Amino acid sequence: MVTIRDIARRAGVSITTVSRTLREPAVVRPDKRERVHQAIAEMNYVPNAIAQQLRRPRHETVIVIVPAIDNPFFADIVQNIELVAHERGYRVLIGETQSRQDRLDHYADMVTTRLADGLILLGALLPSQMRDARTAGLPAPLPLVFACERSDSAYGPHVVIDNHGAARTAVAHLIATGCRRIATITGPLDNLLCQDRLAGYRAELAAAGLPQDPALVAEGDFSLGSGRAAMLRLLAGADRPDAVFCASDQMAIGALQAIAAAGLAVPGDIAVVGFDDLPFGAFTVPPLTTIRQPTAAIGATAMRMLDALLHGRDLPERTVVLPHQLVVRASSVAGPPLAPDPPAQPEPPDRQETLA
Amino acid sequence: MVTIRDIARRAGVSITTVSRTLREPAVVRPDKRERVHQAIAEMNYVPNAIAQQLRRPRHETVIVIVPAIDNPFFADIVQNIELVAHERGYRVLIGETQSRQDRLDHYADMVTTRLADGLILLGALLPSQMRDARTAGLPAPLPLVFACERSDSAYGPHVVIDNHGAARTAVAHLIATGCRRIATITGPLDNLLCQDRLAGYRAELAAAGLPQDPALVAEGDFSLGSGRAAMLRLLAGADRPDAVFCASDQMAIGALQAIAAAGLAVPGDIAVVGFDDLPFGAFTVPPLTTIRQPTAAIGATAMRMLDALLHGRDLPERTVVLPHQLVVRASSVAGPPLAPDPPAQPEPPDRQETLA
DNA sequence: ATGAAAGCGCTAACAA
DNA sequence: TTGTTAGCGCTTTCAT
Repeated sequence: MVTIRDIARRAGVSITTVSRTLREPAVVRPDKRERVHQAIAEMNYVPNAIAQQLRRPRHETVIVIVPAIDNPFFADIVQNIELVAHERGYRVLIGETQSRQDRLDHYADMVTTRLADGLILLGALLPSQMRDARTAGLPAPLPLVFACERSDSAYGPHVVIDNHGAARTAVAHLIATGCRRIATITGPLDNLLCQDRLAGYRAELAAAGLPQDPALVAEGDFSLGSGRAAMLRLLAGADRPDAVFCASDQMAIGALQAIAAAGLAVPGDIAVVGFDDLPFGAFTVPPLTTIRQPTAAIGATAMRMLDALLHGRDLPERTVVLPHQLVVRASSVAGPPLAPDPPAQPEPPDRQETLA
Repeated sequence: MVTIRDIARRAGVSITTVSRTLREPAVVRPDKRERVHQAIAEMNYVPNAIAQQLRRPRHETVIVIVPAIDNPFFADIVQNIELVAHERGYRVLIGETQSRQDRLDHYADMVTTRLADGLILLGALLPSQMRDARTAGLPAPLPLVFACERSDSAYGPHVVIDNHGAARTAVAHLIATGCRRIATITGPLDNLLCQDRLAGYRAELAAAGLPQDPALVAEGDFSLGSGRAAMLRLLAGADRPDAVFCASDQMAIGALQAIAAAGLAVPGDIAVVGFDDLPFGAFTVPPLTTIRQPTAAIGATAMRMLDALLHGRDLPERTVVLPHQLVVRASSVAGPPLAPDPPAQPEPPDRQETLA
């Protein structure tokens, strides 16, 4: 391995000059600088980043944790995290956990052991060390921010949407189109966010004076297959629903297929509303009405928050709530959807400033 | 920051003993070991991985490069890379490039600068340093393996499928079901893999004695939207196709929607075959006939190859070709698809042994 | 079984 | 502007 010392020898300068040539070239006399560059080229020298890091306080590296890389909902968030991260000189690495504690802990350890600076969690699973520290009453042992999953906010800043409100919006829309027997396919109910959506569904039914029927609630796990299975269960009931609100687009797509397989029409027999606004949702037959999550803003805001955290600018356990949006397509209203999808909402400008 | 020295002082031992307690506990006398552990716990000591790495030859870390994290095709490959990687003690980090050279180079630099050990490329883009080295006639400057995208095999080992043959399989299936005017929606044609699939399509038409019509070839970019747009173009032609072979499931899903929007039936008016076997493909209406790529085997094999490479076991520029599989669903044959999807094919056992 | 000491490759005072 | 030197936190001989 060729080291800085080899270059120094070859160029006939000190190792300091080599180091400076790489770091503050302006300070080095052009002829020496030239010789150093030449030696580097000739010997094919690449500085050892590990050794560099040993002397640096930070790495400008963040890790984004996704529970499952095959869930397309996270993709756009990640891409927007990257946008802001690169803008600010961070490198971003993605880690997939499959919702397993050991995997998450492994990535979290990279931060504690100084291989990376901070974490953005797209998922509610908490690093063990974080949990341990909090139960011991200690301060947060690592900088992290939660994006789009709720958890105890004592653990770190959150950026979320109003899941309760969004569910109400979706159900209100179904009621407005004339549906009266509205079912819901929930996500895993040990998940706070799913509980919120279910509660919103119930609240809106209650507000509209519609009866609650436990037979109209089916639990899924966010996946395509679980959506289909849940819909099949709902269809098997004695009194068929005339609409279904799904807590994810993936489950809604599964439901769409189950309904088609039963020979029923969407939205004629059953209207369907999803949640997330996945790209695929615009391409189902019929296209899917859904709640659009502000993925771009979620990602950008989360990264800004982490940046602030890493610079010691304290975000006092702050929770940012971003606006959602109902996107109406043909799965909930009859007739061809003539208007194109609404544009994504611009980010609230005040956030931009606060966290710039 | 608490260092190994602090622990040594607190425990009344040398730093060597602390280090050994962590690395080879068996060699340390139990009482001292105990004192060290206690000091560690009391002072909340976490070894600095950067400093550790400085003295270690390897990191047991690999980076998987995906062109776009929102392309679900890569998800299963990545998950299987992780499976084998963890089994063998590697940590895996994912980097997204958006097909941009600078981003790829950034991740590749992590290997040259010794922050990671090797790269698995899910995409054909080549690290600049690799290209430079090869044009200069130098050996590969970093350990990498290509998974599922073809490129000049001089750059490193490949694991691929027979794209030409797979396209022929797909088209042969359409011909067998009675289609005669078969269109194709290709991926970006600067991509070798897409050229292979197009060539396979042409070869099979030729073999069947069917005429080639340039009006039946439309180029897309793998995305949902490009599939819809391409299908619209094909439908606008004077003589409508009775089938379309799409070079990705995403484009096939787009095509499905365009066909439905035109008021045509699948497969009655137009049969559709995709490529990849995305989970979503089983959930379209009708479910999508497709070519299943052996994603599990691709991921596992790629990781095994990289592992071999990192252990200096030379894979002499080797190319592994894995088998694909036609999955017939209702988008290409009338009548309900009664049989469930075929199980994924087991990996060819010889590979397992060769690379174990 | 233990510890002293010599680095790993680099950066950053400090001196010149 | 340049070079000398003292570490960064850790692992690993080599004595003891």
